[in-house]
Amino acid sequence: MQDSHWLEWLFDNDEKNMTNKKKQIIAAAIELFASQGYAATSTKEIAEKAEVAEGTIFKHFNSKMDLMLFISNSIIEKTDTLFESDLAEVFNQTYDSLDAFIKSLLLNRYNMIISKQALFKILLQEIPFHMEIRSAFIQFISRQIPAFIDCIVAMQNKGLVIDEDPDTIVKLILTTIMGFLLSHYVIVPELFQTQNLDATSLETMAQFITRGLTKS
Amino acid sequence: MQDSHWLEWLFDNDEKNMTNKKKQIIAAAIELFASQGYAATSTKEIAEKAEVAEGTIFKHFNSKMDLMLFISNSIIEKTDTLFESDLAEVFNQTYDSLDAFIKSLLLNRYNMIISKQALFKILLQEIPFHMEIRSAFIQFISRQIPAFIDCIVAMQNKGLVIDEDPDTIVKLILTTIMGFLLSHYVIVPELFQTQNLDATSLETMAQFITRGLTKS
Amino acid sequence: MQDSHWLEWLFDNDEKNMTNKKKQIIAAAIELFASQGYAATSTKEIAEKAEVAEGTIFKHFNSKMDLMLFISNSIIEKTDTLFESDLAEVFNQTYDSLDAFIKSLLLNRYNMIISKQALFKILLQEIPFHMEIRSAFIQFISRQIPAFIDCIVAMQNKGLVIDEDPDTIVKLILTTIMGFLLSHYVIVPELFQTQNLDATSLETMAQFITRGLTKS
Amino acid sequence: MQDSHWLEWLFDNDEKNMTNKKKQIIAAAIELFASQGYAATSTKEIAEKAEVAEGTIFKHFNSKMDLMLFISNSIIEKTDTLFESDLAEVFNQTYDSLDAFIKSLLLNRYNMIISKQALFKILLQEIPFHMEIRSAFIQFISRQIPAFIDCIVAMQNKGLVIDEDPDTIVKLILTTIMGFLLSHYVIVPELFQTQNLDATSLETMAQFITRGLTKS
DNA sequence: GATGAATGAGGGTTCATTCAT
DNA sequence: TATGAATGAACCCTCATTCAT
Repeated sequence: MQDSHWLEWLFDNDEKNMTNKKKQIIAAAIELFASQGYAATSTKEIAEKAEVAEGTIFKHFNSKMDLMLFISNSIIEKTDTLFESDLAEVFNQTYDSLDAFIKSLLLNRYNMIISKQALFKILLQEIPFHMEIRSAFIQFISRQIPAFIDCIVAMQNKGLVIDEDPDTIVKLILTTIMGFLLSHYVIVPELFQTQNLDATSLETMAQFITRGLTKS
Repeated sequence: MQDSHWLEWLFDNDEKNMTNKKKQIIAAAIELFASQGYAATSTKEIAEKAEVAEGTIFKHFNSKMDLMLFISNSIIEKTDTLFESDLAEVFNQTYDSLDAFIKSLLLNRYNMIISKQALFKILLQEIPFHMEIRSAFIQFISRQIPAFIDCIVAMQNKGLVIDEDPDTIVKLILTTIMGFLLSHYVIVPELFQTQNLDATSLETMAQFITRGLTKS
Repeated sequence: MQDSHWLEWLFDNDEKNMTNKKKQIIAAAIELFASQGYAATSTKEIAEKAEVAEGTIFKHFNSKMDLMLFISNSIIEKTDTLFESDLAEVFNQTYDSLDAFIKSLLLNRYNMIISKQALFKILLQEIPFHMEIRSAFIQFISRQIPAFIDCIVAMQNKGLVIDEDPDTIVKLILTTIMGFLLSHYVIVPELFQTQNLDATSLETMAQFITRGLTKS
Repeated sequence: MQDSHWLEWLFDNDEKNMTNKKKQIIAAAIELFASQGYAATSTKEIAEKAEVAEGTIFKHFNSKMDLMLFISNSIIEKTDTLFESDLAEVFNQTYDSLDAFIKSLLLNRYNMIISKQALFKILLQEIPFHMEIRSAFIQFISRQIPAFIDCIVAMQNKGLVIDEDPDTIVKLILTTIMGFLLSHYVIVPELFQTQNLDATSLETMAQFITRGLTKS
């Protein structure tokens, strides 16, 4: 296992004093969980990919599931932090157009998302099967929604957004973006040439959402 | 396992002379694959739920994977047939408004989809892990797209739809609908009170898509 | 594993329709548990000695501990039945001498006990470690004691036995016999040439107990 | 692990310069071996209970078995010393009654035995499984028997004891006492209210043995 | 067609032990 | 001396699959 760019992103500061072996295990697990799924990945495989003895995994994580939860919680926590700090500024700006809002929302995190594909693939793949992950994810979503709603309401007051229930609007935005990501990165990446997914493609999607929420 | 309404829907006419035991196996497998995933479901569990001996499963299907493929292919084939016959009429109508088009697309199949949740849950959950299922799914999508595109082009000619690349527009529609379904039924059903998901909710979504694709 | 004379003794009538493999497993487990102890015996060893696949053990017994409990409960149950039927007649006789009583008690079961050494070795070895076995054993003892006490009281009334608390007397007899058996068969068989343990040796022990309980 | 009264008793003088950690390990091992048995106790458990790193155990003892042998040999050696010095005086007295002899034998060591329960529990539990411990134990017994026999013969000459083979008599005494101890402290402590086991109870047992060996 | 006893490879996890620090 | 990260064999148990009945 060579350098995994996720690790540096996923664990910063205090956690960086993790053992090398522990890092190798996490990196190997992420790769394997992403490509085969949690249930179809054996701890032996993880150990081999991590170039580590099988027992070592269990010195660092009490169980295979613990390893999975450590990874998924790390992803959620990190994303949470990013959203809170970085998107705060997006929300706090009072946008003059919905277009600008959606674009900053999408483009801001675009590179982050596609470079951490494996991470989100794991999350979205395993959420349906593990209640613990699912509830952590739901909490994360629930935590972000209020600021989101405030922003929508502000734009509704300016007449920039349709007079729909703000909660419905937020969910409309989120499910649309999730559908976009899931289709491209999890379900059928072959159907969309991912490499072409450049600014143009995102631009189109932003305009689609914008129009969908603008009073005609 | 008592009567599973899927079976009658999934297998009609010629295949209806399936053994009772075989039906029981399929019904049990569908329930278990949907709730736990393929990899986390054992043949022993399937046999128990189906009230059948373990060996019986392998008299009807050569392997556990064969059973999975039989189920997923059946789902795809049936959906294919439905789309081809039933949606043909939708496409062939020359719509006077995009709104009408989207609504007939969504509402037409709405009840079918939510009553067969388990079936689509399996499909979407397992697609990332099994190339065979994934390519069958991609072929299915590819087969339906041309008629879809024709329809979009027709409406573009009438000035009812924005002048985007028709292929892009189709994918925009599909990913949006998929995001909606995945969020509600697969990823985080707890976040959306599924019971409320009535005509109103779908209406909102249809209008959102419609606006998103209409020239302003 | 060839003929194990225990099995025929341990399981009669209705249970004799046990699978051959199941019998082989039990026989192998008895031999190994007796010689190495439960904790130091692996299921792999049992499978090898029983000439059976390891998985077969778990088709017949849910766990290694289940196998142990099945064996220990069988031993206790069988011994229980024997005591109840066969010793009933001993107790019901109104003995004219304590000597005759003790002798019939000891000699009656002598051959049974030494030919089933392995069985009792297991029981006594594992009792300290497993509460479930211990409480089954205690129940067994408790069930037999009343008849025992009646017998002692009857002899006390005839002036054949010292006027000690009958319960104390019974325990004195039992612990003495247990000490005899444990020393010879479990703890240090090397110290006592077991083969010499013939009628003479038992006769001596019977007289020892008899004198110990007779009014002088 | 705080002060364990065994250690001071088990190791005196020269060995008292043992490391604290070593003492902690021994104390923890004794407790765990006594309650769970050698085979069912892991070095990890010992390390945790001793509040010591796993590696430390192996700095002091080459293997888990070495630790067990160190403990069991210490018990045997210490008991040996005690018997030799302290019981010598018992044997050397020429008793005028068997009663006095048995009582001094039993009561002399009574408190020692019950306060070191755990120690003897380990010994007796593990003897059946480890030849090395068993032969050390047999040597210990063999070493003490001659003085014992002398004493019995002396009393036989005075007509205080029955004219049985002295070796048989000694074994009768030993197995009876062992049966008493094993029943009360190892096999089924629940059956005997151990707390009641006061002077009265021992007195009864002493009289039982005395009568059993006295000419009537 | 249906059974369920039997298989043995492989599952996750614990084990006693080593060794660089 | 003491540590605890690391090991890999062995642990108990489950797996998908076979086959005689």
